[in-house]
Amino acid sequence: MPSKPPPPITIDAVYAAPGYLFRRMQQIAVSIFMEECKAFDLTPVQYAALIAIHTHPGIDATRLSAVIAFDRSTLGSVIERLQAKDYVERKPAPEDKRIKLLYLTKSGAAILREIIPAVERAQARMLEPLKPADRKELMGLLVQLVDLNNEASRVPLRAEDALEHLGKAG
Amino acid sequence: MPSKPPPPITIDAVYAAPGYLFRRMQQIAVSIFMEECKAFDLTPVQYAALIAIHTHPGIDATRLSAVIAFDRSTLGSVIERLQAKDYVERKPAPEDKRIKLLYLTKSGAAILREIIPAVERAQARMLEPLKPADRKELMGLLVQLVDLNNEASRVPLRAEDALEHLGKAG
DNA sequence: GCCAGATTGGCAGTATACTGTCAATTTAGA
DNA sequence: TCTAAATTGACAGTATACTGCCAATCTGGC
Repeated sequence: MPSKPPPPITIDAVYAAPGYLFRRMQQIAVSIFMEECKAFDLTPVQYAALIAIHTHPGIDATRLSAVIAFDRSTLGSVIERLQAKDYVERKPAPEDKRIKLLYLTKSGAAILREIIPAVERAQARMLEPLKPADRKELMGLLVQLVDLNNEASRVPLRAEDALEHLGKAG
Repeated sequence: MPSKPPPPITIDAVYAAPGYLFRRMQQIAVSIFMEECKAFDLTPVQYAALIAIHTHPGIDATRLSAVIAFDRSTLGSVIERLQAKDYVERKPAPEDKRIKLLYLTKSGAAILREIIPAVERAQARMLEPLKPADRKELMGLLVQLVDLNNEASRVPLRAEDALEHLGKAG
């Protein structure tokens, strides 16, 4: 029995590789997001952080990173920029001097309300080229794959971590 | 007829958004790639660049950026790092003083041969959690979507640009 | 109560990504 | 031919991402 030949070393193999396609699609997604939201000067990451803080007021940076599955180091500078734009406040926690609690400012809550239609348009545009049934199929598979690969990522999603900061009050 | 209610402002909407899922999946893909290839000290982008230069020896940086759909500015530093590792050579083009032609060095060609099995393992691992039929389905839809969204990305893929540098000789 | 270990946030360093701008050079059109 | 426009590579500036490291702080076991 002949042994399997080695895979050819050509760029065409890259074009069909999952990793390459995920990278391309992510770049396309960011590009569409920025185009639809250019009036708001918010990046996709900043948007996700605002939404998460809105959903979990008083969360701290470490838990926030678990809730949106973003690297903690990266998140530090993201929060800094949101603070500089006056969308987010950081308050020291009375019971733990290490922790700083995150809250939306009035501006932060306002821009969130205003940007949502643009974000919805962006999300729709990303899938627009596919037939509706294919969109559902793709999203279903992607949700599965991301979930099943959760532990493989450096910062696994831990949505339930958000509840911990509520402590005895929650 | 009642008007459609505004979408809720919660993190759960983000979890189901295409843009968020593409970002997560890309991060997972990079994480898996780096894990499988940690013995080689090559990033996914550097790997793609090496493959492309191997496929198109003597390509210049601008055409290379079109062939792998990476930003030209980013690619400059990528090539610099590959040059520092002695995987890539830059030679001035005799007929156009602006252009520098890219070639793999012996080391570059060697590491490419060696890393391929690890890359194959990484690509397989990304899809492993899905059933084989679902992997095919997902890849098929993703190839379609990336292709149909090509113009929406800031750096559209122009695989055929690679042929231009051959000029009269090609 | 004390101390080892964990947690938190911050920092430095590297590597994509993208937006602009710029000078050198080439090309194309008047 | 002469010049306006295009091309190429380089650079500066911003924003993710990740790896490590660190000091301050808290917690749990003794």
